[in-house]
Amino acid sequence: MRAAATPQKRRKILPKAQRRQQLIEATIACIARYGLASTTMHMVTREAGLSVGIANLHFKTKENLLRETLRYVAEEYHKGQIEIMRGSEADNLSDRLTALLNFQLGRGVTQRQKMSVWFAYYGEVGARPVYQKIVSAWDRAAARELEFLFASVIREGGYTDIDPGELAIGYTALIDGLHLALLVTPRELTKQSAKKIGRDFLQRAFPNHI
Amino acid sequence: MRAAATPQKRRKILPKAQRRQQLIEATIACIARYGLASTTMHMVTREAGLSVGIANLHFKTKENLLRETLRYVAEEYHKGQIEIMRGSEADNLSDRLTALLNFQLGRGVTQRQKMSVWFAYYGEVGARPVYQKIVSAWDRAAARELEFLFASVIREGGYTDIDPGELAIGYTALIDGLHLALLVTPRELTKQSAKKIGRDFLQRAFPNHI
DNA sequence: ACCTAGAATGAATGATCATTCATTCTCAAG
DNA sequence: CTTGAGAATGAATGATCATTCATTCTAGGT
Repeated sequence: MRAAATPQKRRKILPKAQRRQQLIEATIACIARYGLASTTMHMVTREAGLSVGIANLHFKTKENLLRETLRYVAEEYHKGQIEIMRGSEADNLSDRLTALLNFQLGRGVTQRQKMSVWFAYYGEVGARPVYQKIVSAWDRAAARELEFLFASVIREGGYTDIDPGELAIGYTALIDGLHLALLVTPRELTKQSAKKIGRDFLQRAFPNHI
Repeated sequence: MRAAATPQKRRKILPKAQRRQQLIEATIACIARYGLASTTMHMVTREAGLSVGIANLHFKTKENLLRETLRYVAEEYHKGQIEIMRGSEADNLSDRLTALLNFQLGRGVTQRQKMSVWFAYYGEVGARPVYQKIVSAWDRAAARELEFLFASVIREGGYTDIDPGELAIGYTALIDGLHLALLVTPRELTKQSAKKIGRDFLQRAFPNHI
């Protein structure tokens, strides 16, 4: 006799790419909720509404799934940043700086879920060279782009005594630190304040632009 | 018959406090080397040169050991900071700012081992409220002290338009972000550069003091 | 309507790990 | 020297987890 009222979920077949995406998103949700350390394959596949075996089918190992998830998150964040920094020929430099700040401290990026995942991986970077490689590759690309943007601003504003490379590292560090503060001590810092602090940093460096 | 040449390590009995300390230090070493996720009790006790059961004897559970380790690391860092910020009556504010920077980006704190541990715990904060509580308690204390120091500097220098609280959060974020950069992309940033970036931040805020 | 490549399932397997506790050992007090 | 309180040990236990694979099911092609 069949179990009484269970609606008997029908098995659905989808293209590989779609299932992979689905599993990566489930992984993000689990890491945010349970932490990287205690996220299990069962949790991930249950979150995705699929069976355990599916993970092996699409990612071979857990290590692989975690690596691909990091790759996805890193790409999403850094591509968004880079796109804004390049901007369109039309918009001026001040607007680009403001847009960048709004993106980096805006709704999308500062979701608790996203920040949890970021720092979960950062925490393992010391022990897993692979993670370090993935993150630092994207970091380098974004750093170059930011340095270029700052150099343009410096040229336009005639600022002296500013090294665009150093300022870019400082600004990036500030943003990362603000993300950390929003994650760890959300009661002490609102997103509004965080934005103001970021803006003040830029203003002290580029007083004519902000 | 006894195993041939094993030098038969003699069992040593020590006071509780000393063993606890020894285990906490072993935990730090393991987290830095293998990551928080894959650190096991066997690794920790082997690192300490003791038997497995010892961990249970002194900390009851693994969760307890991890919590106490975080407490130890957080206390060490923040107490050091606070001590410098308070300083002695004698030394002036500029020196205090410089000393703080040198501590925060100096040899002791920026060891790969220490930074790994910090971020390993930050990564789990989203999932473990206990960690958040421990860290944010210390963070609040340090933030208050830094705000007070900055307020003194602002008064002494007659700076206008600076909110000491906001600047303190910004400076702390910058330092945390620099630690992260030193951990994740050490090839892109030397400790020297990091110090210069920190100094530049303070200089733009307090031009008469730095 | 029928077939079949291969997508999806999930019970079973074996490995790893935290925790327990009966036993052994140490050393300070008498 | 003797002794016992309690520190330290590590084999054993049971729980958890990643991974496997024989089987079932789906859907596009004929």
